Amino acid sequence: MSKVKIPVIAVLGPTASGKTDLAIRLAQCFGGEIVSCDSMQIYEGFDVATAKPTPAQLQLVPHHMIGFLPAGRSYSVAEYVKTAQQTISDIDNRGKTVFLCGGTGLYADALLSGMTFADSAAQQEKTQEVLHFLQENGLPSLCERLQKADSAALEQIDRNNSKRVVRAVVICESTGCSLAEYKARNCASDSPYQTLRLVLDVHDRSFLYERIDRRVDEMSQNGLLEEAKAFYSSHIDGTAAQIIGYKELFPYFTEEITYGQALENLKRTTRRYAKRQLTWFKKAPDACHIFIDECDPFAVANHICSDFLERMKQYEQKKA
RNA sequence: GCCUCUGUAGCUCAGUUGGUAGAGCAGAGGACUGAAAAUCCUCGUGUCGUUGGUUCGAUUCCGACCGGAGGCA
Repeated sequence: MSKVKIPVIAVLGPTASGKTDLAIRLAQCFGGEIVSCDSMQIYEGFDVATAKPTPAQLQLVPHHMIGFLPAGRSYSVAEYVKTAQQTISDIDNRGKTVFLCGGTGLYADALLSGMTFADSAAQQEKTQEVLHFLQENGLPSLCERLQKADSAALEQIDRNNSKRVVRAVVICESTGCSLAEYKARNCASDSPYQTLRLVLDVHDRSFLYERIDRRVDEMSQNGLLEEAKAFYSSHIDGTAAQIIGYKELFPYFTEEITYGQALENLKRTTRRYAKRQLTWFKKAPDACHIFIDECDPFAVANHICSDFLERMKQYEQKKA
């Protein structure tokens, strides 16, 4: 059978919008498997704070890329895309429908748009060196260094954003090409998949915020505190140290604030995160926005998915 | 009851030697190509408690009144 592009249905959206439930129900309906697209659920443990699917939910539908990485390891988009691509091919080979589910916009876009990332140990080494340089000399000096390597790059990026400046220097100096060239080269002209993006959205922001507040309270009842304590004493750093849910409780452990205040802070941090996600998904190309405060998300999504998969089938038959 | 302090942005407070005001936090909007639950950028009109008086002009000075805090009885 001559294979056209693999169809991928992505369930995206901000935290606490109901992605997990929706993806599971859709996957059950359409004989699918779920690939997680979440930069924190990839880790072992942290089950409560990262709102992983429960063991019961995991039994309903096969899930991939959840809880497979040791807690202390750092991770990156490049690694994610590589593994996810492989996982998607496997699912497709088994004749199942691929569902992507998660809220990490960068991961989703990189994967679905077909961004390519060269394997490069040299870049990793360079990154260490540049980070060290930054620590020793400060951001302005690093900007000067970028100015020499690629003056146009300094104009393009936010020079107050140290992460961006570091990356730009690494790219320019290790690949020898400009930032603009590098980006153009990594950007695929065409997506490797037939994608359907379902973005869970809200018209009334407070609807989402109330769900966030409720979820934080639920987390608190389901063992967030114990998880946070364990995390606090483990001194884990790397990507996982960024998880929202633990660091907000640290001031409570050191008796600077009450538990109630810590929970309020956690809710606020989560709301801000949700806002950033909403901003990201606003620009998602060809996305179907499903407003969870104004409809039954499953009913709407189910309809859209049926149409999509039907079209894919016809398209394949025509090709064959 | 008397005395002192205090009332300015959603909150905490600056400030104007009289020319209608600004920080932090909260909030809002945005960016995002190898840390992304990260990181970064932009955004401040509010009866300056109410009401009289002095003044060309009062949020600023004076009086009264109404809140709040403290002290003396």
